[in-house]
Amino acid sequence: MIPKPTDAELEILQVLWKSGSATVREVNEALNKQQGDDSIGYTTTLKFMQIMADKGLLTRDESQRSHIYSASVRENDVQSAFVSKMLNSVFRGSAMQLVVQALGTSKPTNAELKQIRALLDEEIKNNQ
Amino acid sequence: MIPKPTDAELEILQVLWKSGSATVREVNEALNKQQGDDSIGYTTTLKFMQIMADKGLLTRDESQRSHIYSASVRENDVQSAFVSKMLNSVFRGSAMQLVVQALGTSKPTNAELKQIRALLDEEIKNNQ
DNA sequence: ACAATATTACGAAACTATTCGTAGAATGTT
DNA sequence: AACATTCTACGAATAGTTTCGTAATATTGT
Repeated sequence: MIPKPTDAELEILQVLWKSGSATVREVNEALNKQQGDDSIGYTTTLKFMQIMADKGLLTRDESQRSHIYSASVRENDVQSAFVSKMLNSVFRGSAMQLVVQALGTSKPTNAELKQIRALLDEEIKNNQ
Repeated sequence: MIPKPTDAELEILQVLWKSGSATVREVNEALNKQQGDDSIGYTTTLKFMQIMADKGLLTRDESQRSHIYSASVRENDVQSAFVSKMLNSVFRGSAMQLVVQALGTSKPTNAELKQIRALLDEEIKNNQ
């Protein structure tokens, strides 16, 4: 069972999903680059990554002094877990309502909308 | 600004969105009806609803001894807030990815899929 | 009127999430 | 070798979430 990542953990996972693997320092710098307002201390990032390794969210290679971390959960699985939780807790299980909100909240371009429609058409075809 | 409800608060909001308004006892019984395994104490529910009233998530009518509560935030607004947060924290801003996951996680019926497609078509038309 | 019951208010315990300081070990510099 | 820097490990402070016990007050039943 995948432990549900917290907000801070998600930010670290984002970095590692993008880069594949990284040291604590690299992750810390990536986090501070995007959010320049209040910077995150090095040991804060370290602590999180240690906790996440304990939880099984990350694995690490300790053969070098600077441990090298990588995500041990797939982005897709985490996304799926969050979606199903939110479906129950916020949308009463209605995927349609979730889709409506997703389309309303972020204004997708026509190209994206058509991409989604193509996906729907395929889904409908497969269902028949 | 809407304070983001916690998990426990969301469950209470669900009940009130459905019923319109209710007493603490009614909400507590509704919560315990759906989740029969480990029941929630009456004072637990009471405490939450008091906190939520303080935060501005609920309003209450105190003219009777049993106070009558109702939601002071709209379901739609809360859904929208959760979607935009999740878009950033889990989907890197890609609404399309969120839609894909939503369709993959819950298996919608063909009727629902067609409903979504109709919605898309309208959206596309309006965008042009 | 008295006892039983229901309701609110208050406070606090237990747990989780977030943040960082300090110590000690390993590595690099002069 | 001595010093400075970098890294991990550990512990702890703070804040937020969840849960309930107890006390005080109001209502109901006998």
